[in-house]
Amino acid sequence: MTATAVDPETRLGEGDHDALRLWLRLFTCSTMIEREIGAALKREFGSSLPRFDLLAQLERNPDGLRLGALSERLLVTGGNVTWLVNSLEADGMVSRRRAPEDGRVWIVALTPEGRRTFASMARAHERWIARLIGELSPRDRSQLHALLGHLKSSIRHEDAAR
Amino acid sequence: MTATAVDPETRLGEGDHDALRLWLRLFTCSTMIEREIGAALKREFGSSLPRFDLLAQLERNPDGLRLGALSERLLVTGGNVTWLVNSLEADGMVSRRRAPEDGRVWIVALTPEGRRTFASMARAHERWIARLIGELSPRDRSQLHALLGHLKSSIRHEDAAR
DNA sequence: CTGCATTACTTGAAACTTCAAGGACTTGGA
DNA sequence: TCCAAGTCCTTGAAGTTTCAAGTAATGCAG
Repeated sequence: MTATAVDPETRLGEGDHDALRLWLRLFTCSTMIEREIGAALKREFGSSLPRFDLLAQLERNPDGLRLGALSERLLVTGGNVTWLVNSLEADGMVSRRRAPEDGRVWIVALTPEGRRTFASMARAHERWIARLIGELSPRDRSQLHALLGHLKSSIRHEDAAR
Repeated sequence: MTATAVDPETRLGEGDHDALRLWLRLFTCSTMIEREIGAALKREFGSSLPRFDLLAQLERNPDGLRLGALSERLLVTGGNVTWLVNSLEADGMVSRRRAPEDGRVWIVALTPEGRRTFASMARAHERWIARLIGELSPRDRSQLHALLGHLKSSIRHEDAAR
């Protein structure tokens, strides 16, 4: 198990630029939470964060999604989505059907069991996160949320400008 | 390649708690940057973010670090560190030596070539990040940095209280 | 000292991910 | 109609990461 006695945000030195320090801190926070949630998801549900994310997408889209749409939203490659969906399908969490209008595409949707399982995971997930973020004041939370919104749109624009 | 036309932060629905939405946004931002930087690092240097992070640790610690310390700081398992170090050693970036005071531990340090390579990667890294974060005002940046500091300490405390 | 619990690292298998190439289907223009 | 190009997904190989079990060295209780 990875101990946490040392602050992992020691990836670069003092003299570095603000932008870099900001990114490092962001990365550290994200990784720390990912590891906690991932471990909890595995411990309590035998699942994982990528699987949870995929189910969450489908929960939001009751009519199902095509694999390509999942790939976009989850920020992973198409091959990975195929693999994840196969695995979730084998577990009875999701089902595939052909799109009537286009013979190339598959539509994936939650099964009733998938919906039940996801609901239970989502409740637990929410508890875990609330605990991890617990010390942040509501004001800090909403500020952070807003600022990350700015950051996201900055990244998005830069992305498109490539 | 993963397209970006759709906002990936569509992982859960409207009714969810603030904490969850905050986490999702954080995760999305972090993943987007990770993918950009990882792709650039691979394209320009044939390297990767985990390798870069490991080198960065060593740059900050000229006397070298034990594998366990790297595992703590990088937030990855010991097995992974062994693997990364083997790979970087094969590339001539780092070198191992036994700790004189304890026959179980290895000390890893940058080679001169590793130091040179890292310096070049760090400069590029900084440019890329500056570009991605470019639209954020200095004020937003420093606020974000501070708030992420709060978040980090919240996670850390909760972690210890486990 | 001796033995046992602990610590540091490694290893092999399995989980997960990307990448590049390939197959099926659709679309649009000749 | 037919073909060429493009889109959607799958596949196989290679890369990366975790996990659990294993090896070697340490240190402490007896």
